[in-house]
Amino acid sequence: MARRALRPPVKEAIIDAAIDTLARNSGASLSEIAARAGVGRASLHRHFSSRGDLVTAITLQCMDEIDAATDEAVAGARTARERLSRMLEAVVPLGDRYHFLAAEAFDDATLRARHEADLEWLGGLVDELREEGAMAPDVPRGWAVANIDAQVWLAWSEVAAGNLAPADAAGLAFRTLLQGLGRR
Amino acid sequence: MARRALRPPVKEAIIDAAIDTLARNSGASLSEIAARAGVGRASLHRHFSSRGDLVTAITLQCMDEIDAATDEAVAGARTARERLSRMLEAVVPLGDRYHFLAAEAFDDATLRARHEADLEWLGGLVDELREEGAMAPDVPRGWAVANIDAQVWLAWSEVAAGNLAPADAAGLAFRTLLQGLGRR
DNA sequence: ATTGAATGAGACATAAATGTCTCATATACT
DNA sequence: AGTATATGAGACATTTATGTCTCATTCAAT
Repeated sequence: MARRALRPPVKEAIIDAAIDTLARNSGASLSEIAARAGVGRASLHRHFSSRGDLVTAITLQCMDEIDAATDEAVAGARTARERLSRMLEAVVPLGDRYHFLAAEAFDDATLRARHEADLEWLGGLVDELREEGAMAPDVPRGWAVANIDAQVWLAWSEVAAGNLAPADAAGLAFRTLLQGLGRR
Repeated sequence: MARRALRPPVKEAIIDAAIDTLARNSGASLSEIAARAGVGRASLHRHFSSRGDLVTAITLQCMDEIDAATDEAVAGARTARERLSRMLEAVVPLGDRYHFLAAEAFDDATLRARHEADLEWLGGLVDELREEGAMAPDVPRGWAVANIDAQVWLAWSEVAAGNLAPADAAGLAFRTLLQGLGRR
């Protein structure tokens, strides 16, 4: 039988608060984060020995959530083109929570490796898009990967800035990726 | 007759050092910047009363240089398409010096206004591209502007990461902007 | 040579964030 | 009820960056 968590799950509350706070100000202090979590600063240090520990933890958490959302969205897709579309639809809306990742340096080796793995997944998608004829073979693979990544962040940024309707963002990114801004 | 500057132009040296240093680490201390400029920390404060002053100054300087490079590159172009291409060729290589701008928040009102003006210039370019038929009219203007901006930074980043030959970067960005990554 | 301005080195005070520690209290488990 | 654990509040020392100040020195102009 599962043990009921009567005590609030402090560690997760801190992680959530850290994600929220750092998304708005990547230089926010631990006091701010603890306050937003409704937790004493000392308790924060009980769960994360240092600021670096906390940042590493929330980065991993974000990567997990993004990967999970991607996996679920992509599950039933039959073409790579459809996988790209669904991935964008799933990930772009997560931007408000994870946009702070764009500013992180990945000083931790584990994080760097994980990020590499995520980029490699995108690389595989690019390979499939090429095989399907949906992507030009003369465009460098790394360039395509970097562009997909960039469109995700850009689409969310424009939504956050109020320049773009949330419902349009992912579709626009998809169209821009495959066809650019030119006339069809 | 112009007065010869026998004394080294300290202020400019500080600005250059600040640009170089902050490009690599946006949180670098004033000590680091002063040291790189070959100048005492006290002298730095003689020219820039606070860190914010310095950041504002170098941001303006960068904007000036980028605008100057753009104006010169675009001068003889006859079509908007050609202006876009030349702008990219001129600005992308400047990334190693000005990439830190991407992380700045433009807390200063003057800087915000200036940035707005630069985006408006891009907006005008987008309008012209539409009139020429080089850009689809159903793509939101703001989205097009944001994409041009993003491609500049992305192209330079890929060059800096060693994933892209400097000579290819601007052309690839141009092609991606107008045609995307798809087959033609 | 003299004068005045700018500089370098460094002391100094201040502020803020961080990490550690203690102690009283609240909560969950037995 | 009794016990062990986790927490909140806050004190504390440490570190780091910042901004100000002084003073001797260097350099340019006269």
